[in-house]
Amino acid sequence: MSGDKIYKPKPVSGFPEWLPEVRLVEQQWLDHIRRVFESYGFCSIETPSVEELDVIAAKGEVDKEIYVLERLHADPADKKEARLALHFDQTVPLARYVAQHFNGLVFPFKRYQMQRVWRGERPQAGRFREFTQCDIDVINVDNLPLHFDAEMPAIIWEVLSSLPGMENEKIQLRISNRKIMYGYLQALGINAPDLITNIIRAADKLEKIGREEALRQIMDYVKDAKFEVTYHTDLNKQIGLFLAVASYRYKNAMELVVGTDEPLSGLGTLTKLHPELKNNELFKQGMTELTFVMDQLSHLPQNTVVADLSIVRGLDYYTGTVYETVFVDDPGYGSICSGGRYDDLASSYINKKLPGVGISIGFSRLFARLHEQGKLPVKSKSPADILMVLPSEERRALAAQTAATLRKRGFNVEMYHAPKKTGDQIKFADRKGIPYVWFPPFEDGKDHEVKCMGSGTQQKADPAEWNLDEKK
RNA sequence: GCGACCGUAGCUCAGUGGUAGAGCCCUCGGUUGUGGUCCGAGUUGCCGCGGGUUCGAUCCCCGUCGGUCGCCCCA
Repeated sequence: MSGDKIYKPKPVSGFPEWLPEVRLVEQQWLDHIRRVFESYGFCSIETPSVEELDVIAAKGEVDKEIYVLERLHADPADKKEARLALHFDQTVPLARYVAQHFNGLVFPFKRYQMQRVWRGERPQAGRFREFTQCDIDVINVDNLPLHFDAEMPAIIWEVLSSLPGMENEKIQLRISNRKIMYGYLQALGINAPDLITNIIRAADKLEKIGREEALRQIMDYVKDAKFEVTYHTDLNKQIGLFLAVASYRYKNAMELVVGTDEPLSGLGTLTKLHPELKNNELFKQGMTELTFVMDQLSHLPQNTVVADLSIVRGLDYYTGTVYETVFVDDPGYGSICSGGRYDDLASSYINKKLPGVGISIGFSRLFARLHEQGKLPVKSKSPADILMVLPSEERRALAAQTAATLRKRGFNVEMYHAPKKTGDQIKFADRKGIPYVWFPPFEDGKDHEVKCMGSGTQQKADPAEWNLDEKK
């Protein structure tokens, strides 16, 4: 061993890992999230880390960020093996899962899924290449009631606002409906997919780059591109109007429709200036759906859920409601929870119409931020409640027996490993953050004692009856 | 994938053209069965890697790899 060159360990960027004390909080978070999801009746599923590349690629896009799996000795000419890829999200695997197990599921199918996903991106603050997402989705056959679109953010609000350490974080769920923007563009006669994509991208960046810059980027694109149709000359005015309306965050359905004190706000402004929107089905649907969802969420605290028409989301499969969630004081950190409604995600895998709506907590992004800012309630380096002191080798059996008694009563008990000085054993408990140290009798006929590390007090105790009681 | 900046102890960082330091952490000690504080002592580095300039490079130059940030995209 010695003399050999050692491989100096270093972290792989974008693949986070934690020390035990942080991992303990992470587990606490995951448990908490799971409990809330289950309290709404969502059941758990887990899908493999890999899918066939064709399954993942069925929805197009994202191609270059997908990690492909291959054996070191794989023969590139061998076409017999299906190409496998690490899943990029949990929505596509869900679609495959539902299609595959269609006959074994009860609909509406409500499931949660908390797994790692992989994306070959450039790591940055809050952006990882391997990270955990906590998804909930509801999928139904043919038709999915709109109530579910409102239930998603309500559940998420309940989860996020009650995570240990999140109590004082100001977060905001922003909701929109893609049909509104699509309908508007449709009414304007904008059909070119490239242009639509471009407008969506600019709108999505509205908060970061501002209205003028967003409009400039769109018009630059229009100027450069050679469209077969000629768009009207006041295109910039029309798009500018939409960007204006999309620049506000509407606290409730009423504001969304009639507008705020600001000029050029509210959907009413759009319909007033564009009477033809009244005949656009898509626009009307979007408007109805979004106002309905906002109405359903009116019981949540002010400003925690807002309508924001600039939210459109990158993923192509969303067709209606879309969600995004940010830290109010640092929206640039990125969304910590996003999702939306999709009409028929599974159509590539089954000849049925399976609409769904879902939302995903960017667990790693959220957790990493709280960790970075020292806001996690990090306490113990050990799950043990009690450290069992080992008085001497002769008394090891007694200590073990005492530990067993306490474990049977539900406590986590770690045995100290050697009959060292009690000072060393207590110090060990202190360093690991174990709250109680148990002293079995050092001599026959003496009592058991427990020391509380927090207060420093030590008392006689009976392993068959002792309780954490008021402490904790 | 593109651009900018940066690589010195486990961590946070000083430093100089003559082969390196601080703080934290860690280990040991300050006597008998009791931690935290305090005091004392100690360990730790191919100064990312390869090449070049130079009598001599951790320092200057080139390359490379890695990291951070921005763009793209997104949880």
